Amino acid sequence: MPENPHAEHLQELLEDLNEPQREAVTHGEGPLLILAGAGSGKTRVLAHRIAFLIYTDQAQAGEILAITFTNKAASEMRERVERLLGRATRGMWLMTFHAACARILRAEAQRLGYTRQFTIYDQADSRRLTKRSADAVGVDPKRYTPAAIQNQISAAKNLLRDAAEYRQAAASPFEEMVADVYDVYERDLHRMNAMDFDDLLFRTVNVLELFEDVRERYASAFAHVLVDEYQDTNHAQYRLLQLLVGGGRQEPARGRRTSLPGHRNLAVVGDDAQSIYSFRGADVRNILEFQDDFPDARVVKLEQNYRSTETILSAANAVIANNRGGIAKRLWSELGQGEQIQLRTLEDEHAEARFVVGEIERLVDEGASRAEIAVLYRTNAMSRVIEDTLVRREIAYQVIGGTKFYERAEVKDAIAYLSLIANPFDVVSFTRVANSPRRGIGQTSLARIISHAEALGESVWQVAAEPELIPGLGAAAIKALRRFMDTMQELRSMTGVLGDPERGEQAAAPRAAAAPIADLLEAVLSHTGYVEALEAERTIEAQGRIENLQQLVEVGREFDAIADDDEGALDVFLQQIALVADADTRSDEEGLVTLMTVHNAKGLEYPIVFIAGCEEGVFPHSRALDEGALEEERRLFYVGLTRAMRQVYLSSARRRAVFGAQAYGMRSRFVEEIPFDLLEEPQERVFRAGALGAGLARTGFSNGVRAGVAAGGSWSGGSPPGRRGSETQPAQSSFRLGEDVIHAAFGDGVVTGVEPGGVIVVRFADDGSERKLMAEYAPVVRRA
DNA sequence: ATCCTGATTTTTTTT
DNA sequence: AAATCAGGAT
Repeated sequence: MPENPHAEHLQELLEDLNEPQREAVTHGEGPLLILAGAGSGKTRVLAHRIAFLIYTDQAQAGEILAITFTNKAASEMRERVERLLGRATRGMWLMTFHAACARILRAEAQRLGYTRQFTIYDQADSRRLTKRSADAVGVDPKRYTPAAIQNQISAAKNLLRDAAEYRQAAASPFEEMVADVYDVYERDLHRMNAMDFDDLLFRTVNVLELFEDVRERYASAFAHVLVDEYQDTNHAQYRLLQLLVGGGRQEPARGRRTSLPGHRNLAVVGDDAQSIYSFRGADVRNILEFQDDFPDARVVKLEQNYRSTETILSAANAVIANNRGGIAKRLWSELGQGEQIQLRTLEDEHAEARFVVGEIERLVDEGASRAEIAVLYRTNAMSRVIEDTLVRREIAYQVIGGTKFYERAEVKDAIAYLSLIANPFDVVSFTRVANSPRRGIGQTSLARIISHAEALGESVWQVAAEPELIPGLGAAAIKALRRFMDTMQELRSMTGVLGDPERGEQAAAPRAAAAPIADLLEAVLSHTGYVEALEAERTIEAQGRIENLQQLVEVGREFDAIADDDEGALDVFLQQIALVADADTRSDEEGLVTLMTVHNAKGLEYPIVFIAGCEEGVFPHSRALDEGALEEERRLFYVGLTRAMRQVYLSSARRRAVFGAQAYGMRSRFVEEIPFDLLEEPQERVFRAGALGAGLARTGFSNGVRAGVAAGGSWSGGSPPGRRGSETQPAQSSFRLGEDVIHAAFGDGVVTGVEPGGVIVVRFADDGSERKLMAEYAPVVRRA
């Protein structure tokens, strides 16, 4: 393209890319599948491709929709693109699926009977509403937890099944019950002018499917669509993309052709080996079947890894090889062998934490920066012990995930005030806020207000503003409510909204100058007496809460500074912060050690990575020991390993407190799947039967030594009676769920079931088969 | 309406 | 071990 005015830039853009990367970046129109192994530079490829499309005039900034997994990834991508282009990327839709949907819905949701001010309920809000709906339907909360019901509803929404369709497919009493709750839940959500996270996707799909003009508008607006982490998209997201770019698979089940016309300029990047969100509805098939959806797709594989040493990659490759299926790739690197992977088994989680922290101190002494170190774990609860130890040794750290800033009670309260001001139908926020701080509006009064609002079909706000009309409300409650609502009206007037807070009327109502968000927040916190009540507590905890609220005001101030206009600023602010994940608050500048779950680490890289809790029952998690879930756990472990650039530490504890009780777990099978010579473990704790495996440096859990134990035949010694329930039997006779065992013929396996009559179910690692065994007679022993 | 207490549950993973 | 919840006493 010599006549291209950007020729110079173009050449520079393509200069330092490898061949497949360049192929992906310069691909023209039509579908493109980039299979990008860990650390193969996929973010770079995406950023370069965006820049390429613009330099070659294949798209204007405003015609690009680029989807990332987190807001953080989106802003990093934006930065990179801006650096490549040398100018701002205004108008480019570079955000998460949820953020893009919220933006589309703000413009289009009126067609579905919502206002622009619709509230986004996070998972906790949604759970509360699920519980309310379940109560209303008369579900026995002892039998079914709201969480289980919520999961069902969420899964249904991810599959784009509404309540009616769900009911039709219901095949069990449980599902019938969920269908009832789903009905009520949906009705209430809509009444409250609110959406949950899943709705953002679902309702966007609805709008695009129901209104062809809307679909055409967005489909042609986004000339090129790019999606990162495509392996973690769910069906709703799949359908959304299909609606925007056309193409897609046939769904004969629905009896109609669902493949759509469109420009099909869709570039997706992903790695099936890193698919770790199936619990959230993600469907790996989306990436595996991309070529079925688009038979003419260009496929590019990125297999050169620029991140990790060969040792780390060999370990990761070996682990993932235990999964069946998947797209064959073999990561390689030119970074040399590097250090061996360090392996440690400690007494308990405290000893493990001391080891991790002690090693961090040593590394820092040797010149490493704290920011180069990440400690990963399977569940958020595991951060606590490590944090305690870090605090004691005065090492600066940050925790990503866990209790998030926006999930703290005081922050949610403050936001709920704003939500109610923006959306007078928001019952969940009203409930949250009406008696916080205490002002004498209790549960009973609250229930009366809400049911009256439901009976009249009016907003809670409207009904609460006229307390004397609410049947059954006592004089004290009327007075308290009037006081409360006077304050709220006053605050509401600060948003510049005049006229009645009625649905529909709002948008058309004349606006006075709206106060900045930060000012509004400060007014909320002082006029409602919220901060005052906290101050009165005079505790350190309350002081911390006040500080959190001040931080929230700062967030508001930052928003005010960059908000384009104040038209609907409050709505935008609320809908934006509803979608902020904790992963987005990660800081990479300061000298902080980073602690987070492996899930949260996806897409990140650190020179030094610790993976703590490498134990059966922890990682893989005990609730994920069946076949499909186990493979996902393995992929998760793979993700953990491949975060590391030059050094990996794997640690496990023999004993760990879980729910207050001590649990014993064997070392994770994933560790065992790493080839022997890539690992290093100090020799002080050589297995007792070490004589059998002379020269085997590792402890008794290595492949070699394990075989030695089996050959030694330690189960022969008086196999104890395996009858369950017999009090007199020796403790080691009954097998427990999740325990690792060794069978003389089938090798090692894990107990996946304990049945009456001394029968245990064991899944064997060798062939993945599951067998029922008589614990008493079968040649099985617990792996020591 | 609010506070207290004992029972029960929680820990996968998150936009 | 910690947090949440239901039920009952105040």
